[in-house]
Amino acid sequence: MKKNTFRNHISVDCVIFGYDEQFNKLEVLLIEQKKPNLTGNKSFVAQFALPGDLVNDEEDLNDAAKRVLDELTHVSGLDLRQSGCFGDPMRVKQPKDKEWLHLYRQDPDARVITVTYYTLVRKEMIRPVPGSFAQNVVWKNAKRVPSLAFDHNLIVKQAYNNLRRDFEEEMFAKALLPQKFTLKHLQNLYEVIFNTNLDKRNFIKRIKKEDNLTELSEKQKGTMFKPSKLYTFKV
Amino acid sequence: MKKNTFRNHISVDCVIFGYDEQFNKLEVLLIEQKKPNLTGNKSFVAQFALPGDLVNDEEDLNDAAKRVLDELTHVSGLDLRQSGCFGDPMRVKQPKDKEWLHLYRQDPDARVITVTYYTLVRKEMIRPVPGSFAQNVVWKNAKRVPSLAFDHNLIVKQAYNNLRRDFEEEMFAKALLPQKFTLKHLQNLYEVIFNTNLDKRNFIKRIKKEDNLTELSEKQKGTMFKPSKLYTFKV
DNA sequence: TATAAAAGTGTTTGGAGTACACTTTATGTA
DNA sequence: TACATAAAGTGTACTCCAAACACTTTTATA
Repeated sequence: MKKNTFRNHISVDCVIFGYDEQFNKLEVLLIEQKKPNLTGNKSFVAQFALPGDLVNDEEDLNDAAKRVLDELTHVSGLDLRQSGCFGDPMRVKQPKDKEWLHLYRQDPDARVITVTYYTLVRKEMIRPVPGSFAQNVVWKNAKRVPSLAFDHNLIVKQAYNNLRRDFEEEMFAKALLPQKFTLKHLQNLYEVIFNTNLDKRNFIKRIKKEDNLTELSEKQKGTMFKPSKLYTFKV
Repeated sequence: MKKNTFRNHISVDCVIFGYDEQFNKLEVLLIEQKKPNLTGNKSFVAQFALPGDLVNDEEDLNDAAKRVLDELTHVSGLDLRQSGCFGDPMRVKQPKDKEWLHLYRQDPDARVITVTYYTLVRKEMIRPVPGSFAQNVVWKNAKRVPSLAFDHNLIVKQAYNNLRRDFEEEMFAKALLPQKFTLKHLQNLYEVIFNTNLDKRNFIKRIKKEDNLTELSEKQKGTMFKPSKLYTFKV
C-alpha cells in the first residue's frame, strides 16, 4: 500500500482588486519576487505573483491571509473573502517556479495547497509598500494581468468571477467611493466592474429605487464645467 | 521566532444531496462512524459525519473527493463541485471528536484543513454501501440534519447555499429526473430545492419559455387518475 | 456674452412575473 | 355504463422592471 508522508504545506493567496476612480480602471495588486541577497551569480528570474505565503501552525486561514498580505504589502484592514482552494499537486512543480521555491522554502518539493482570498478596495485607500520577499508592489490592469507565478492567473480569474457575483448582490459599493460622490462616480464604478456602458437615465432610476442614497445640497468644487450634486450613502 | 512544524493534513468532505422524487424530499448522505474491532471495552460514541478523509500524496483534490466518497459509500461517477475550504485550527480539537481521531489517525493532533465538495443527485441513481470506516450509510432530510462530527454542520450549510445558487443558473435539473418526466415532476423538484410553492400555470409558462423540453406523444402509465403528458429534455 | 462640456431630466414600449379559477379527462367503482 | 374522483390542463389581466431614446439646463472659462 502507498505510504503517505503528508508533507503538505498550506498557503494563502490574496487577490486585491483596486478601483482607480480617476482613470476608472480596475487593477490587481501584485508583488514582484525579490532576488535574495545571498544568491551568488545565479540569474534569478523574478516573476509577478499574488501576495501569498504559508500559513503558520495554529493560525486561522483568515488571519493568515491578513498577516501575509500585511507582511508583503503593508496593506491591512481589508475585508478578505475566501474564493476557493487550489491543490493540484503540479501547481508548484513548474520549472519557472523551481528556483524561487528552492530559495525561499525549507521544503521546496512539498506539496502546497493554497486557499485564496479576494476583495475590492478603493485604490487610494491603501498605500502598498513591499516587504518580506516582495521586491516591489505593483498594480496591474485586471483585464491584462501578466503571466504570474504558479497558478496565480487561474486564481485571479476565479476571484474576478466571485467579485462580480458579490457586486450583483450589492455589498461593496460603499467601500469604494469617497464619502461624498456623484451619481456619475457610482455609474463609472458599475461600468468598470461589469465592463459595460450604462444609460445614465436608466442607471439613476435603478439606483434611486434602491433608496440608499442621500442627496446633499452640496455640489462638486473645482470642476471645469457644470458641477454635479453630491450624494452619500444612507446610514 | 515561532517555529512552524507544518504538520498539516488535508482532507476532503463531500456533501451529497439526494433528491427523493417519490416523497419529494431533499436529503443528505451521511456516514455513521464505525467502532473499530480492535477497541477494548471503551465506549466508542459513533457520530454521523460527511463522507470525507485525508488526501493522499500527489493526489489531486478532485480525485481525492471521488476516491474518498467511493471508499466510504461505494458511490461513484458524480460531478462533485468545490464549495469551500475550512481550516479553523480548532475544527479538529473538540472533545466529541478526540476519540475518533485517536482511533483512526496516525497523527491525531495534526491540524486538518478540509476542502469541501457537493453535488445533487437523484437518490434512486445511487445505492450507497458502507465501506472503510463507515459503519453505515444513511440519508437524512436536508432540513433536519442531525448534529455531525467536526464542523460538518457548517459545511452542509455552505454547500446548500451553493446548491441553490447553481440551481438558479440552471444546470442540474437534467441529472435529476428520469428520462421521461411530467411537468409536475419538474415543478416538484423546483419546489423542494427552493422550499416554496409555485403556481402551476406560471411555472409552466416559465419553463416553456426556456424552450429546452420536448413534449412526447406518450403519457404516464398506471396512474390512478388522469395521466399526464411526458416530456424529455432536448438534446 | 458666447462657447464648451457635462449635468439633469421623462416617456414609451415590451417582456417577465404574479395573481387568480374553471374545464377537461382518464381512472376506478358502483 | 354512468358516476365520482382527482389530477391535468388551460388564459387573462395587472404590475413592475428594463431598455431605448434626445433635448434642455447649468456652470466655467475664454
